[in-house]
Amino acid sequence: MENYWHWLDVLVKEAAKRLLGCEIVRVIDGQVLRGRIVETEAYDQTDPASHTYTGRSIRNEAAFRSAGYAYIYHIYGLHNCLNIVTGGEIAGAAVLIRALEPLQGFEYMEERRRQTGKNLTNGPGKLCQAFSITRELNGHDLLRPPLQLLQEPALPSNEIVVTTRIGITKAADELRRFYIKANPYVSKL
DNA sequence: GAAAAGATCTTCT
DNA sequence: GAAGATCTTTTCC
Repeated sequence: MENYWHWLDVLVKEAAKRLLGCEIVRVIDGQVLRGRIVETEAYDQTDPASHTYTGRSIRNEAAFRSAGYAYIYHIYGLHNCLNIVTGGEIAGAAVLIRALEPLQGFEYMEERRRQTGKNLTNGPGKLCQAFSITRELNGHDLLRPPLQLLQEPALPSNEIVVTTRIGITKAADELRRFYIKANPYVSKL
């Protein structure tokens, strides 16, 4: 079992890197929104900062679903955050999507955000608002509309920057945040 | 431009 | 009853 936790941890970090450059496609009100993932963070059950650290609960149930599902939670009373589940069934692991580079549907995003430019999607709460991602989609299978994840070729490692995570107090010195080098949509460079 | 404060509510103790 | 994987606005340099 010790070995199992080790590899769960290795794999979620690997998935967080691998998700950089992949596309999120959202269909809403007859419109298609697209964005490219530029910043991620890895969380799993071995990690004190993770919602799954203390095991299953009502809130984190979706994080224990099959890999490739969405785990969406509500934070600070007014924001939602999107995760891609990577563990599956017996262990909770997920990658937080912290920032997107908008590709399509700018007008819709500007209207929802009441902001323009990089402020559309350069933060986990911001991108959920821009893409109308709410907890109705918690536990959604990301192979299907109205919210899909499209795989893209892996980025070369010299394009990826690794740092500590944002906004946490536990395990704050662990290198579990990944972003695309010099991308203006990264939440905090 | 940085720092501080306020908004606002679900989940878990 | 408190904490929290955040964002906006205001207030100061």
